[in-house]
Amino acid sequence: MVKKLTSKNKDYSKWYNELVVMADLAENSSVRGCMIIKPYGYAIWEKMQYFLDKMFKETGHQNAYFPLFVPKSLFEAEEKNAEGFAKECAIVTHYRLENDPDKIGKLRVDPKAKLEEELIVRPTSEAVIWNSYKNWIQSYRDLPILINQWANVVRWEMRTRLFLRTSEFLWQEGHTAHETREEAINETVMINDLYEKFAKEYMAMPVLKGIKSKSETFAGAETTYCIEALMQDGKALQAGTSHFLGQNFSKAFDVKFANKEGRLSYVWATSWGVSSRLLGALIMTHSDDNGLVLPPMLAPFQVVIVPIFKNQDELALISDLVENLKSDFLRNDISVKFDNRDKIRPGEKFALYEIQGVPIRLTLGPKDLMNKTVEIFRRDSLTKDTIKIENSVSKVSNLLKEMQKSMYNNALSFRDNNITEVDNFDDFKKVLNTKGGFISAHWDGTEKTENEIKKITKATIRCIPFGNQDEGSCVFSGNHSKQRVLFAKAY
RNA sequence: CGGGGUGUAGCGUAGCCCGGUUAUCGCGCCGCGUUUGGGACGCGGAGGUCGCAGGUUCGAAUCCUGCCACCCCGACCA
Repeated sequence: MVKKLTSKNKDYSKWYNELVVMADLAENSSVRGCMIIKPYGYAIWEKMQYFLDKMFKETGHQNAYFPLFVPKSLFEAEEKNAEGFAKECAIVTHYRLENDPDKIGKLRVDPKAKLEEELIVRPTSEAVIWNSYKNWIQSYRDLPILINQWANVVRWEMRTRLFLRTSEFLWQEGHTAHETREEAINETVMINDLYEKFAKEYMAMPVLKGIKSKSETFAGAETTYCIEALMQDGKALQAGTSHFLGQNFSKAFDVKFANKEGRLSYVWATSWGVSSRLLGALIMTHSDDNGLVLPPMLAPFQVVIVPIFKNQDELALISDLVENLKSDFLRNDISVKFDNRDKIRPGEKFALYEIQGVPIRLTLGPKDLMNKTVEIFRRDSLTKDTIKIENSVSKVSNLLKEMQKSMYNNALSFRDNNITEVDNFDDFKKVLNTKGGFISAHWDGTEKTENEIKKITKATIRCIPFGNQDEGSCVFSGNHSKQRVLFAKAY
């Protein structure tokens, strides 16, 4: 189990597992709270991007790109509606450097190069995008606008954590504009469902779906829909959000359209996003003490073939066989890596690919050449088997599907075993401190109670699930409660 | 920004309290050889502004002052 995502943990007992897992994925950069995503880690992100992007397009969205810099004045327009949002930003105040006359070889900011108006490095793109939409929308015929952007954003967080809360992160942000309230709400819900599907089918990660309490709702939104995942250490992680923005942004940016009756009306908006935090979620959902465990759908390569040989002649024989095998796999859409390096011994290769979480390893040596067999190893269960080479493609193909399913089912049963129903505050505290996980409890619906509970226990309402209609009395105040909500300590 | 902690080779560390040869050890790295079905072994080798700047001293990794960076816990958050 990977508990903490940090490449510089000094606690020696945890060091090995953590560093080893991080080693191929990412490291802290020298820029405050930023992360360097290494090729293998980025390959996983690219897979996520590919599948998400496909899903967005299948639901009628298009990609576009907007600028990194947001003039402060645009930001102020938004701020009226989104009070308190994203005040911790990086700000560009100057546009030139010069040689420092006092210190040879050093540079300093040219004081003459001060910008008239500061530029904010986007913490999110609502301001720039809505400023454009204003010019793009005149009539109901221009609607809906369904745009997604793949981008980086910067938030000057006080505390950062690799993958989960870096100063700069990669994400996609969707920004849509609609004719009616109903249509915008449908979009918000549809995207939240899409995120759930992505988490389940690609990441093999079960999530809870619901809406946020008022205090956890995005500052400019009427309603925030969310998916919440549970990590192996019992802490919750917000994995994605989809916001119904009402007319807040269209009013702030004065985006009106002529409707069918010829009257002017403000457009209805949504925004939604998931980020490179999903990489962290993936790691912390599935990894074990041997390293990463990747679901086949997202593994940069699904199969690695390790040859065992004593000399070049043996390697040549094996290579011939493997080349045929490889093209069979590729024809069946199975990605393969053949590691024929002779500088590293097989045992070390086994360990390395386990760290990288490659779903299936095939081992081919002299014994197998004689018997026409191959050893097959699956990463999630760490089990080995020997199969006939002629059956390997169909075996691997089936096994990949089975692993994807079983990884999800394992994560699901872990998650479900860590949702505890609680009916009094003593149990609430006890469960939180011993077992962790989600606590399903009644809540009176007030912000006051939510804050008190947070203060005492550090647990927050992660989501208000759909379809819980059992009434009861609040676990904290004893007042009437419409339904159970889910509390947890969160990242 | 508040509270606590840590900075010694690419990584992880010993030494610091009580100043004294050429700064310790492991991993990794380079070379040669033997190995190769679960992280190999032997021999040889390279690698250091002891976070930075001042100070005390015959002498500072070690003591003093200031600064910086990072980590953990809060506040903030995808």
